[in-house]
Order: sequence, then structure tokens, then C-alpha cells
Amino acid sequence: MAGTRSGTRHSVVIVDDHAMFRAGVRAELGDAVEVLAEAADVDEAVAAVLAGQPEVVLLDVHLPGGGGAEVIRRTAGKAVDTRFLALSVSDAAEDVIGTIRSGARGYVTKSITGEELIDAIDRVAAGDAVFSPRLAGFVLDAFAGTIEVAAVDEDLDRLTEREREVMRLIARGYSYKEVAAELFISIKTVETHMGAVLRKLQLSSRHELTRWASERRLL
Amino acid sequence: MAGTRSGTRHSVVIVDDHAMFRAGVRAELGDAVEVLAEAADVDEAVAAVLAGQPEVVLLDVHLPGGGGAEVIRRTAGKAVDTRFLALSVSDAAEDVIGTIRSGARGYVTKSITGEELIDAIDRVAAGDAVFSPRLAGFVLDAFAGTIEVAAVDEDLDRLTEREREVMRLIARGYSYKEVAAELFISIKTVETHMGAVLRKLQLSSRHELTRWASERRLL
DNA sequence: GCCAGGATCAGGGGCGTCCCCGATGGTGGT
DNA sequence: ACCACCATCGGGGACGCCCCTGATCCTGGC
Repeated sequence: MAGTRSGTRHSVVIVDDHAMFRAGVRAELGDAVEVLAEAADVDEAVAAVLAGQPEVVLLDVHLPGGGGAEVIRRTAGKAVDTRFLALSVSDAAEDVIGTIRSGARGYVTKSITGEELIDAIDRVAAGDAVFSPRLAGFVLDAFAGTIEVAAVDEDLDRLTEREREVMRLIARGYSYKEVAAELFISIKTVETHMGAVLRKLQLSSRHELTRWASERRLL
Repeated sequence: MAGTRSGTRHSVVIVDDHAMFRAGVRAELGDAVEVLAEAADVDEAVAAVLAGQPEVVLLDVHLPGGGGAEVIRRTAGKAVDTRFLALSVSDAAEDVIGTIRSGARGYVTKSITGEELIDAIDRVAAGDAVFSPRLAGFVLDAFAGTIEVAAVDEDLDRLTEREREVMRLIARGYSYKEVAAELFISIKTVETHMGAVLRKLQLSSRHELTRWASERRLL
């Protein structure tokens, strides 16, 4: 992490329905940013953004009055230089994708540290898109076709179509016998494919595979 | 709320996996209480409670390492004057009931204000039970005898201490051999306990157990 | 003292998982 | 034609998982 990158002291508005959490963010940010205002629901947030014209809005996704996406919609065009950084407990795909589609430039979970958050604010203000590492995967998946995915999926790409098919069923808890019945092939063929899957993904058991797949939301 | 009631400055330990939220609680509490320690997971929490013997533990329900209930279980009897106040985003019945059954003396949501939280801490320390208004209803319902939330825990309650221990490790993906090494017992004993676990929970394989446990957030 | 229940362990058996060694046929590239 | 790769299968083995029938020790209740 950058650590001491502070620099410009961007202006921000903090939007979250929990006063406690807003206080936590404020405390963690210290004087690294300028907090223009706080808001606890959609109406307050819209008013605060229009009044303050902040560079960055820290935006909770689940918010009384229509959710964080509603805030973005209702301020669109009226706050030209403002960028939105979603800050949520949820790591559900629909929340992430929905928020990004609404126009947020980043999405980080509340498990982030203060230092990382300051860094994320800096980068969003500079025009970058910022995502928690764990989320980056399916954000890119959702926009697949335009962007190619690297790193994580390199392993997955080396699997053949049939191997991926077997992998999905095994990861869901199917036994070799059940996979064989499902795909109309013999148990031995399933074993062969599984051997290839485990070797290519550098795993050693079906349990590890289950975890690997669920971490990547491939189920 | 009561507002200026301060009085005795109770000692507390704050347990939550989000550093940001801990900072918020700490900031909101100010010097109205004495914060002995913070903890981010079950192990840290148990250590902090045993070391500090606080009057009140502010306890997140969803916590890496087994959840808040696990903290209560593992400190039971070893911290005589300590009372637990659950502080959670969840208002789900099973979370509330489960936490209370584990021994917590109160349950408030994170939408609470700092003032109200200080008041709740005072009252829990004094021996009162404290609940967010919206939750009080079905807490009483549950102990009135109706609700079938009990069904989930009845199965779990029939497990012995040792069986629960084995169950947790197996559900996390440990092999029998690894569990045996971890608990300093033989593989055959692990098999015996697992047989009892599967029979009592009416499951048929370790895979089903993994799902069962993850659905109930027992990991 | 007897009995129930919990924790510990052993032997053995059936089946699942994962690996090794092969083999055959098809397909696409050179 | 040859080679690389894929999908399909088989035998056999080592080990893990799950169940069965036992057994011993200890603790607590009647």
C-alpha cells in the first residue's frame, strides 16, 4: 500500500445510515481528507452532494430511501466533478454490479483499513476505478466481451470445456458416480477429468476445489 | 435517551472484524467507558476477555472463527463478572435468538447512536437485559414457547462438546487424520464422534455437513 | 453399588477419492 | 502422414470416508 501518499486532501461526503460507522470512517480518515458533510439517507445525501460538490462521495449501498444507486441517479449531471466510491458490507454480485452500472467508480468492502480507504479515495478522485481484490473478478466478468480477464482466470482458461463441466458438478458436491450419470460417461472418464482439473488448478482434493470455486463464485 | 448518565465508567472490550467500525464505536463512546482492548476474531476476543476481565463485551455476531456465540462459549465460567452485549447489523431472528441462547445479556443493532449505546452498556453492566425496540418483540415470542427457531438449535444442543469440536474442524475441510492430530486423539475416535454428529444432525456425508454448517454460519 | 452416558480406542468391511499405468478414436495444424 | 491435444475408457493400488460391532475408563445420578 502507498501509505503516506496524502497529497491533496480531497473533499468528501460520507453517506451511511449508521452514525457509528460514519464516525469510524471520519476517525480513520483523520485530516487526510476534508469531510464536507455526512448523510444518513438518500434525501440528505442528494442535498449534501449538491450543496458541497465534493470530489468523492463515500456511499453505502443499502440506504433508506432507495439505496446508494438512487443517490447517484438523482445527482447525475448536477455535480460534474463528483465521483462515487461504494463502501458496503455486501460483497454480493448483484450489489456490486448494480452499483457500478449506476455510475460508481469503485466498490470496496467495509473490511478495508483506513490507510487503504484513503488510498482508494485518492485513486478514485484521480479517475481510477478501485475494487477490493476479491470483487475485481466478477466485476470484470460482468463486463466481459470488452475486457479480457487475466491472473485469476489464467488457471481456469487452461481447463477444457469438458473439464470445466466436471469441475462445476464436483464442486457442488456431486460424487464421481453422480457426475458420470449426469454426463452419460463412465466413472473412469470422470476420474481422468478430475485428475486434470486438480493438476491444472494446483489443488489436491475435492474439498479444496469446493473452496476454490466458491471463493470465485463459480457455483 | 438518558443522555448524561455516565456515572461509573465501565470497562469494555470491543469485538468486531471491521477495524473501521471498532474505531467508530470507540469514538462514539469517548471517555464514557474504559476500552480495555479490541479484537477482530474469536481467538483475539477470547484472549482479550480472559486477559482484561471486562465488565461488558461489545460483541459482533458474525465473526471469523466461529461467530460471537463461540466467544461466549469459550469464555464461559472463566470471566465471572463479564456480560455480553451483542452489537450486530443483523436483525434476523435466528441470529438474535441464537446469541441470546448462547448467553448474551442484550442485543442491539448497529443503527444505535453513541448515547444509546452508552446507556445500553450501563444497563447491561447493572444486570439488565437490553434490546433494540424492534427486536424485543420476537425475543419474547421465542421464549414464550412458539417459534420453531429452536428446532435448529435442538439438533445442535444434542451434540456433546467434543462432538461439536470435531464437527467444526471437519466442516472446515480437515481430514479425519488432521482432526486427530489437532485434538491429540486417534483417528478411530474422530470417526466415532463424526458418526454421532452425522446421526444426530441427520446428515449422510461430510459434504452435507459443510453445507449445513455454512448455512448456519457455524464456521 | 449399579447404571447411563461420555470419551477413548480397535478391527474389519464397503465404497469413494485420487493416482499410476495403459489404450482407442477423433480433430486440427504443419 | 505426422503430431499434439482432446475425450473416452480400463486395471489396479493407496488411502480416505462411513458404518458396524465390539471394548475400556471415568463421572454423576439413583
